[in-house]
Amino acid sequence: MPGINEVAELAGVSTATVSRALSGNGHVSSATRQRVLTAAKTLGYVVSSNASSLATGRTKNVGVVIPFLSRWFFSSVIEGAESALLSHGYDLTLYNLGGGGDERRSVFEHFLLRKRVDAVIAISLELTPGEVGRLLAMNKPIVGVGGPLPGVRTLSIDDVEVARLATEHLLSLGHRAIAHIGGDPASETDFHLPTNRRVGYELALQAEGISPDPELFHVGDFTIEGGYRAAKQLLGQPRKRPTAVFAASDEMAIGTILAARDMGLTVPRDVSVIGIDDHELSAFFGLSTIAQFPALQGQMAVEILMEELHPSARHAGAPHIPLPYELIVRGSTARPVSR
Amino acid sequence: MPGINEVAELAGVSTATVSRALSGNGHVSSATRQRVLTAAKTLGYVVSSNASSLATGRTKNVGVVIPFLSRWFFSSVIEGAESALLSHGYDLTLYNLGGGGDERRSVFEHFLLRKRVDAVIAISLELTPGEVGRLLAMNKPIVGVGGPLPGVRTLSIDDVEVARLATEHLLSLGHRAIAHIGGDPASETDFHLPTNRRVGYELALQAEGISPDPELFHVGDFTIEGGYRAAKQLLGQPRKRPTAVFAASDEMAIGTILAARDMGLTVPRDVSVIGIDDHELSAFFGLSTIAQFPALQGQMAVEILMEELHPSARHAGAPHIPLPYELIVRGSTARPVSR
DNA sequence: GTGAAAGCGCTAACAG
DNA sequence: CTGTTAGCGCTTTCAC
Repeated sequence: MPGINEVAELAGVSTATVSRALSGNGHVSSATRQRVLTAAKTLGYVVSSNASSLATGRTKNVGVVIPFLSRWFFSSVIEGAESALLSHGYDLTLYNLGGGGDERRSVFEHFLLRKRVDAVIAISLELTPGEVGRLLAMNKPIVGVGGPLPGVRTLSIDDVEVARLATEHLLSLGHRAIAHIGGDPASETDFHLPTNRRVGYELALQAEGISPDPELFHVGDFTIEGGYRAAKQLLGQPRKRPTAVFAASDEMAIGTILAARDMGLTVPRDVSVIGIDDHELSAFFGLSTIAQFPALQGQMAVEILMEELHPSARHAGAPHIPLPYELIVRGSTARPVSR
Repeated sequence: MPGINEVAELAGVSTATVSRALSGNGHVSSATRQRVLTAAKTLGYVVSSNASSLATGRTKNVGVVIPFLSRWFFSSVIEGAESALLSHGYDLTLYNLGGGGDERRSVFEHFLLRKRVDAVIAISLELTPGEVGRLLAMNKPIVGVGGPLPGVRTLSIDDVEVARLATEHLLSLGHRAIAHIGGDPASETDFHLPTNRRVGYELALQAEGISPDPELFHVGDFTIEGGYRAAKQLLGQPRKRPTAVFAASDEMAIGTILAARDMGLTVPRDVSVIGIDDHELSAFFGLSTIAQFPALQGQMAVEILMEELHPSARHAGAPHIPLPYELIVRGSTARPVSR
């Protein structure tokens, strides 16, 4: 493997010039730059990122910490972040906390501090002040996706508003008995997402003078199966079967559609269903939903990081950036049929 | 941030001793080791991986290259690899080739060669001899998952056998008109996986004296939707509606179940369905399948890499290791009802 | 068992 | 515009 010396020798210049020519820092006459470039190419020279990092203090690598990986939403965020980073010449080092246990501690106290990453993107993770503090103390910018984090620039959708919008869609169609399948607030790690979505749902109902009925709420676990089970309960109630269901995620909404079918109910005739996410399966199931764009979220997180890493002019940047969302109406929602 | 000097000073030893004490290389009296350890702890010292890598030539980081991320199978493999790597003290740097275009070239010619990774795991990627050669020339071990790769230790299930087993299951139940939903051989990148599975299917049929009927084969694209569409075609044939469908992936099999339902057919009474993967949704749909264990695959890839990285004794290691699979019979397969 | 010192490969002043 | 020269922070012979 050729080093910078070989290139310098071949090009007939000093290593400093090679470094300048290749990195673009400092002036080099285009003639010599050309020579350096061809020399590097013929030798197949590639800089050693370690040596470079050691000398500059920058690694061109960012750590992404995430609670799960094998879930559409998360892997999509990563996908967006990864390609954005790649295009900026950065690497992405992945830390999946799924395993639970000591993993989280070891990642934060060890892996992330080894000067291997320039910055950290935390996805749907409520970092502790200690975790944030340590990272910031080492001068590593953090950007959070999924909720507000004190002292950290974050990106998130307004869960209350999103839920309200979904509920309003149902309301505007004429539904009054609207059930909600949400997450278990007891086990919420993700910035009270389940609670916020439930609040949005209730606000929308109240604005129409409807008081939320606790019997019209069931807990799912953000999976198709969880949604299926909750929907069975909801749709099986003899007295007050809802005419519509708002699920806090598309996966639960799909479970609801499947449950309805299994009970012989037709969607949307007998029951309307709406979710949140615009999951890859949602179009297939004709599910109305509020799209949030996970890949875009990953990409935006990277852009913000780049701003922090390369502060350009007076670019303060808001501490918290709201993420776009959009109501997508497909076939699973319609006016209720009067029975 | 404390450096090794501070620790040395606090412990009253030389930096060399600190290095030895912390890394476990070389002898240090347990008394001084103890002092070093506490000094390091009180200072909150963490080695700089760059400096360490530069000095040793090892990075404790492996690159994982993958064609997609937001697909259950792939993210599960990564999950398995990630946690195995973490437990060995290694980082995982992710390269997702999904974007297509120049990404692949830039990853192989640039990112992977910067001395940032010690080794590479290639998942479902048919590396070119050039790609393999460059990596090996830099002394970076590679392990491939998903198919054989000349000159590389690989891990993969025997697709022919897996498909044969699935088909035999159907056959043994008494089915004769067995359709197959496979991948498009024209666009196959993944080691002829679609072809191999089709071959296994045909071999099983032929062993029973049944000659494969091209009209009983349809192409899906490994998604639920693709399976759904293909199944509709298959199950809609007026003259020879199959009594069973073997789909080359669980996602397509699930699409088949949904298509059957939409056509008013009952699974398994009217049609039996089997897939391959044991996807996270398969249990929910009661799908019979051949499980392959993606997380385990990721984990095994890591173990092999560790062997290559830390050659212990006379451990040659087979060039190609078959992966385990297992028939899981659920409710989607049964004897055909004579009509 | 421990210390001194020479790098690992590159970058960033500082001169010129 | 380009060369010289210190390091960046750690590991690892080689002595003691």
